[in-house]
Amino acid sequence: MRAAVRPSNERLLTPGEVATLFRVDPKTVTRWATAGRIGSIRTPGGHRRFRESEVNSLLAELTTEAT
Amino acid sequence: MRAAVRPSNERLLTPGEVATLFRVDPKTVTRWATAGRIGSIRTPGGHRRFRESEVNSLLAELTTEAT
DNA sequence: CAATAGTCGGGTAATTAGGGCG
DNA sequence: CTTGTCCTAATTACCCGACTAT
Repeated sequence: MRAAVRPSNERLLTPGEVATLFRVDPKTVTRWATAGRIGSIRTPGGHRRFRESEVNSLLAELTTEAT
Repeated sequence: MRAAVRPSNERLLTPGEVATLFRVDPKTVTRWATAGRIGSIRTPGGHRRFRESEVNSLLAELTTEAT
């Protein structure tokens, strides 16, 4: 196996995409990252990207079904 | 373009929007969520979002027509 | 390299959460 | 028992100009 690097199979989402999932403003997603409520990966240019798996688990954990 | 986030395309509504649909105060909508009468999705900040489909179903279910 | 869309900042209104009372 | 209203604190939304990503 020559691909002993990190599994890039991880899809990254932009702040706008995460904002759509939570029905919030992209700016709000940025604040979550700043507050440490969600992990973020920054590009060399300073833009943020988020792990889809982390976003989905967070979304699932905060979801409550009607009884 | 990097769309194709998740065809889950679940439209979410804010407490204020749901309150407008039911002609009640947002506070009342919050109580419905707390009482488990309606499912809710909370943001990491603690605010709630509601599924439009679930709200519409609830509206239709509680609607009675004249015969 | 040029062009468009998205994001980054900072700052200020508007909305929401939570408890308690009528 | 359910809803509406008052209060404070917290979170979120929209404004701008400038930079990054594709």
